[in-house]
Amino acid sequence: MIENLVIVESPAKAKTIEKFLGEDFRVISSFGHIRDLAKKNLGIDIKNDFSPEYEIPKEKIKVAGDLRKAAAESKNIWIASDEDREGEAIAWHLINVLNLDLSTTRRIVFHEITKDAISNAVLNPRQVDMNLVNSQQARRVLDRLVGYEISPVLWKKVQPALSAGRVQSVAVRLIVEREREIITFKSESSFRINGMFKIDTSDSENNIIRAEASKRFPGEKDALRFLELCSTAEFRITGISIKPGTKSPAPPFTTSTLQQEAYRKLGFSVAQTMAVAQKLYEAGKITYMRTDSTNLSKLALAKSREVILSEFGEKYSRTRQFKTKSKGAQEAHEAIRPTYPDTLTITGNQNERKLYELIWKRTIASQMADAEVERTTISIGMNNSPVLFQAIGEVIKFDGFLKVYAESTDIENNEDEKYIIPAVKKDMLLHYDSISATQKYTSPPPRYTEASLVKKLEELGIGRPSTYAPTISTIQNRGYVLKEDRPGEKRPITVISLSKGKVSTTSRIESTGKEKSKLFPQDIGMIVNDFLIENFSEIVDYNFTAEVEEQFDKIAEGRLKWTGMLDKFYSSFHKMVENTLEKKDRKTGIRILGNHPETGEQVSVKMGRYGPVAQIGESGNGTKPRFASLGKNQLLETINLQEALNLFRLPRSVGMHEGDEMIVGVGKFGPYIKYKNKFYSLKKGIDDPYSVTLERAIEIVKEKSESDKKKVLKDFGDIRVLNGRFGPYIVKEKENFRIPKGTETDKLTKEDCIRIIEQSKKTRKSSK
DNA sequence: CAGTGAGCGAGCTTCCGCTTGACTT
Repeated sequence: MIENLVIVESPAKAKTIEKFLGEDFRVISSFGHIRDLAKKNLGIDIKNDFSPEYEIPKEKIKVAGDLRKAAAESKNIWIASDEDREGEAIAWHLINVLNLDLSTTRRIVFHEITKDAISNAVLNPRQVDMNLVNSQQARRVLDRLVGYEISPVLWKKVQPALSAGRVQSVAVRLIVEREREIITFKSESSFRINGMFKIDTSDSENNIIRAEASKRFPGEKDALRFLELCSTAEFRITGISIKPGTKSPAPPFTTSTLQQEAYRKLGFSVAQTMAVAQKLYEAGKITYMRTDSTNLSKLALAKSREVILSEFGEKYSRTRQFKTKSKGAQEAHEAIRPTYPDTLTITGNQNERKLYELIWKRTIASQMADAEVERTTISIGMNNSPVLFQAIGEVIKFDGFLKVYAESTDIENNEDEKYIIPAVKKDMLLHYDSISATQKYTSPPPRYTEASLVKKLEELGIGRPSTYAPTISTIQNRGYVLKEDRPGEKRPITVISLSKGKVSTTSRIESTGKEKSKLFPQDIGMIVNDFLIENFSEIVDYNFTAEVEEQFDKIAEGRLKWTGMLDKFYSSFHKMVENTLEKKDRKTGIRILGNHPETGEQVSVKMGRYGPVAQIGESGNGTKPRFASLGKNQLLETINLQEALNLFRLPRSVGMHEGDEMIVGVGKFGPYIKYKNKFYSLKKGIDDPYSVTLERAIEIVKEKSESDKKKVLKDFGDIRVLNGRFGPYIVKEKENFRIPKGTETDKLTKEDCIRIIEQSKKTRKSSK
């Protein structure tokens, strides 16, 4: 018989706590929720007051069994799931699933994993809070109703296997709307004036002031006229302002800010960040990584202070507690921090070390003094124009937390250079060294990255720390959005320079629109989004979650009945579902682009069975329309008649080579040449399938055949040794086999290969 | 590996939030 059994949500937490509690305590974990709505059906008896049908999912049957067994062997049971809506529901489900006796079962909570906090919790047990449980049930049932009633509407009216939900559909909406802002954005240019001014000083190292005119000039002529004015102007310092300022450290990490900074500083995807953090957590290196709180425990504050005192000294220390600002935060955990702040570096793989270092720096910096800066602004006036030049310099007087950590921003090309301005006096005369007017284009709003999308969702109070990464996976898995890089385009810009009294104009090339790991909406995402906005506007409204959260809070406070809340929501929601099923046609995103210039047939684009297609002609009256798939990066929404007609030029013959025809087309894997029934890919970014010539096609085929020859190291007929991406390997009947390390590949015989194949077949079987 | 766009219909798809392995490559 075990005296005391404590049940927590996470096994890593169970392990830690067991160490704190004496021998009378056994600590085990429920691995999160152990029961959920029935997976197959709706799982809700709507007519019977939304009575939920709960079941233990297949993968939780073993856990539930283990828990039951442990409970039966224990005298007292302490349920220590997290202190939030979900945690309270877990406690309630545990009591039901394990058939616990309420007289010997106690609900306890603690916010930090320290001996004090846990002992304190054990001294203050309470009952399960049914109001809080009911607010979770309302949340769960509402999400099921939304997801399981709207998704089938999409299957009928748009395409099978699609999905909609309170969180994912808003995430897609954000991305689609941002793309449309980019599509309609009209870039404008103006001329930015930068001047380099010399001062007379004995210091030849630091005698240049870099300044920008406070005004931009709309056109080239205006800029030219201004530079001509500059060539004869007298420049004089008209103002000097020196202002002290301070900078404060950012709060310690939550899930969302960790994901953002790991992306910006380390280039991690959201899922990668969570996987690495999970490893660190399981190894006991950091606290829990799914949290919305910026709170640090007293112990962490004290330890961080000790570290700062010994590493940097007293004046760098400033203990702070941050208020969590995000909407709907439940604060069941601490901020993400090092378990032991005095551990500066850890062992582990490179990513683990990098992420740990980031967390350590952010935590320590949050407990450090403000940085003190001095911002100097110098104004330079002209005697023949009211335009002022301004130089802004910044000097760090005391680095404070910046010694350890500076937060990154999403703005990519921050051109505001801050530097030390030489000492100057008011009314001092200056002469220009050079002045230039550079054409600058305005940029469209940026596309979302995974991390910036998480940031936006958090601001809107949509989704939870445990779901940010899965939500981003879902919208990519459904094909609504695609994460990819785009090369960008070149464009000419005009630069006018004034030097030694002469004005000259040159043209330069700048690249624009280059994208790295950005989220691009796909046609199906845009169609589904528009369909949802037309028919379920309330659900995809950015405020929907915030509004229902308010009601969940009321339920938690006992001021609203959860089934009543659901009834009110469902009666209007279900009407939307029925109305859409009854009255709305299929949505294909069809656009009629015009008529074929020769035949006059209608040309249109739409979402077809296998993806977006262009179509010439209409079906019916005996004619069969022709179809062609849209190319990559073409959208139904933006493709024009000419581009659509172009799609029908492929596949095309480029000519004959040694008696066989060469055909160029675009397939599943991009543009290709088909020759003698074999396929050769066109070079990305070099060859264009519409314009590639016979000569070039022959060249590509030759190149590929030659590199294929190099690929074959040994040829024993049915067994071959090939050189692949990861080095040499053996191929037999389309099966690949690894060559053991240390083998000299050039000495391999057919017998060696047979032995390797048999050996690896054995190990494959034994591992199964 | 390099397509498809006839039509019918059975059977399937799907949510959000808690938590980790168990899978395959």
